[in-house]
Amino acid sequence: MELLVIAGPTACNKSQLGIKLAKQLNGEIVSADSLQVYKYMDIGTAKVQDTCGIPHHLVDVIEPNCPFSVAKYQEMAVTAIAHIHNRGKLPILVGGSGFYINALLYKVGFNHKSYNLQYRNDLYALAAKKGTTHIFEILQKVDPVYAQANSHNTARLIRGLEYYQQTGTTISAHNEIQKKQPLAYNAKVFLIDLPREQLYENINNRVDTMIGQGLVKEVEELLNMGYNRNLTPLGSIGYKEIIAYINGDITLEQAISEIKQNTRRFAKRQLTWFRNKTEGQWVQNDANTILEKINQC
RNA sequence: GCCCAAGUAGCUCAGUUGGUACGAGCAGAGGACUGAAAAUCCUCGUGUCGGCGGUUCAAUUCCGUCCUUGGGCA
Repeated sequence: MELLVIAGPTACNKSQLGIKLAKQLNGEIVSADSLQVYKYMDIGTAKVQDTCGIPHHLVDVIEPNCPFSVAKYQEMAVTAIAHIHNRGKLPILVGGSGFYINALLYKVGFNHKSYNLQYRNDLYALAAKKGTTHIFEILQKVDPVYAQANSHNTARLIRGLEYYQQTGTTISAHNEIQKKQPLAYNAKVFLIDLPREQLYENINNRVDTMIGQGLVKEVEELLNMGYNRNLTPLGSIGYKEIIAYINGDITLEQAISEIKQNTRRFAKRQLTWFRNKTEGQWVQNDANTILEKINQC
């Protein structure tokens, strides 16, 4: 086994499990979390406070205003894993960002030519002016498959156009190929499952804890540093609602209940992803069960 | 105790001038996703129309009664 993967929805206590396993297996943690990569965003992203001496990689690696992407994550994670191997230790990938996990596990190919932030932003401006339908019609002419599948999804339509403009080929064709990639590592993948009711209770409690730990203050500090709501990370769950509260748009109570609800919905989307896109064994959050299953194979 | 109003989908409520609800919003569920993913987008609503009687060919809709809830008078 070259890689152990612990994936699951938010608030299923993956982080603690990862640390336990790392201690048992002489491992180091590689985070698979699209927001814990950002500095200064600690409470709202539920970073582990006490790492118990276990190295954690890909946490706190970039500034909140730095553009990030799956492709960058993939590169950094591949490197981190190689370094851990060199140290003779086991990399343990822990996180809930399904897209990131799959990009790494299946070594999804990202065509670097296909990326053009400037062009993308131009298209967003165009969409704002002429509407999503307009973008749809343009893409329909070059990549009808992708256009149809995402007819109301502005972000995807734009990405489809960006891809075509940059490479001269369609993103739908590219995706077909990338979907069929084999596992890139000799990995054991465990997906954490827990009853929906329990999951939702964990989420609700965790949000209350975050507030108690000073989430509002954390957001205020980010704003004071000059970061704003338009940055991707500050538009994420927990941050956007608190910003709305700070701006006086909603009460703190409303913000809290919206964070809870948005997090519950997010967890549901994560489960959908893992269920349908990530191959692995579903297990309860229990280190011993996982250790047994590892030894069985 | 009396008077008034309300009891319809998990919640808040539409609606049927009597012919077995085009129900809506919210909540919730399922799905998509391949360089912004904690983002972005798609799909999904039959429920003893409070209980029991009566009138009627037919009642959730009319009448009676009972129960529950809210408000008012004593």
